[in-house]
Amino acid sequence: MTDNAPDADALSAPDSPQLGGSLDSAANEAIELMFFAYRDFTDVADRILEQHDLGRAHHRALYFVGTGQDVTVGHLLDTLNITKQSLARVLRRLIDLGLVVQEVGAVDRRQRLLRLSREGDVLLQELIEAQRQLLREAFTEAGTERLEGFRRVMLAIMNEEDSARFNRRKRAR
Amino acid sequence: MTDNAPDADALSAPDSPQLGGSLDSAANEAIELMFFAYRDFTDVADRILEQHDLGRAHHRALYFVGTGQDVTVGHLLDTLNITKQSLARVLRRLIDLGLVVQEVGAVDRRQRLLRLSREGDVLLQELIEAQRQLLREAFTEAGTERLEGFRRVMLAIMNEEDSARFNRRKRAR
DNA sequence: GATTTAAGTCAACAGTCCTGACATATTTTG
DNA sequence: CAAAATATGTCAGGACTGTTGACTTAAATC
Repeated sequence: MTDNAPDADALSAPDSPQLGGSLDSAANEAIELMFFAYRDFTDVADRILEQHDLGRAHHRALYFVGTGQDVTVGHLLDTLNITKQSLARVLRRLIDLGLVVQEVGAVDRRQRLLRLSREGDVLLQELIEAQRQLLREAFTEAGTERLEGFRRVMLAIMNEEDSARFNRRKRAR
Repeated sequence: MTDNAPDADALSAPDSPQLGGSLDSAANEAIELMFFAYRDFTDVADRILEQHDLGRAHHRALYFVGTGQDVTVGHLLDTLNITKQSLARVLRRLIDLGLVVQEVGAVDRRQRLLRLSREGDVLLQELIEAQRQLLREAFTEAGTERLEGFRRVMLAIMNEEDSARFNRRKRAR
C-alpha cells in the first residue's frame, strides 16, 4: 500500500469515501423523511384529539397507560421522560374526564396503578386505529417486503435506553 | 374458483386475513418505533440547541432557510404549517441573533428573501451533522441494504402534499 | 386608481414543558 | 421502632410554541 493508493483512506476512515458520501446523502435525505413522516403520522391522531379537546400529551399518557400493564405514575414518568408536574396536569385531566382510573397498588400501597376506563379504551383504540390504518396503507404502498428494512433502521435510530424499553414492551405483549 | 376457496376472501378484501393481521401487528409495533425513534432523533439536536438557548422551532426555521433557495417568509409558513405570528417570533430571534439575514426580493420587492449568515450556517451544519451522524450509524448498524426499505416506507407514510414538497426539495438539490 | 398580495406587528389566550420546594403516606432499612 | 428512602400529589412561577383576529405598510397587479 502506497500513500496515494485510492483505498488508503478507505481503510483508515470508518467508511470508504464513496460509501461515506452515499451514507451522508442518504442521511441528509432521511432528516427530511423523519420530519415530514412524523408530522403526518401525528396529524392523523391530532385530528381525533382535537374533537375531544385533548393534546398530544394526553395521547401519549393514554397510550402508555392503555398498552402497558400495572402502569404506575413512576413508570409513565420514566417512559415519557417528562417531569412530574407536566404529567400531573395531563393525568389530572384524563382522570377528571373519566378516561383513566387509579387504584391503590396491591403490593405497594404508595403506588397508584393506572388503567383506562371503558371510555378511555374506546378513545385509545380510535387513535391507534387511525395511525394503524395510515401505516398499513404505507406498508402496502411501499411493499411489505420493505417492512423489515424500515423496522431495523428505526430500531437502530433509537438510543439504547429506548430500544431496551421498546424490547421490554414488545416482550410483554 | 369456488365460493369457499381459501383465496376468495383474499381477492375480495383489500388484504388476506393473514396478511391483514400481520400488517396490523407490524403497524402496532411501528407506532412505538415512530415515537421512540423520532424522540431520540430530535434529542441529538436538542442538546446542541440548548447550548444556544434555542428551541426546536428555531431549528426548523434555520433548517428550511438554510437548505432552500430564495426562501421567503411565505414559503416558510407553507412548509412549516404554522401561523405568521408563530414564525414571526422565531424568525425575529434568529435575525436579532444574526443567524438569519433578510434581503428585499429582486423580482418582487415585497418579498423578504431569507438566508443564513456565516454564523447561522455554522450552527445549522452542526445540527445537521449531529443528526446525520446518528443516521449514518443507524444505517450501518441496520445494514445499508435495508436503507431502501426505510426510505420507501417513510415516503409512503407522508401525505401527498408533504411527499410532493419533499420531492420538490430533493429535485432542487 | 382600486384591489390584491407579502410581510410585519399588536393583543390575548392555550397547551406543554420546566424548576424548585414542600406535604403525605407508605415502605424499607439500620 | 425510628430514620431514611420512595411514590405520589401539589403549589408557585417561568419559558416556549402554537393559536386567532385585526390592522398597517409597501409593492404588485388588474
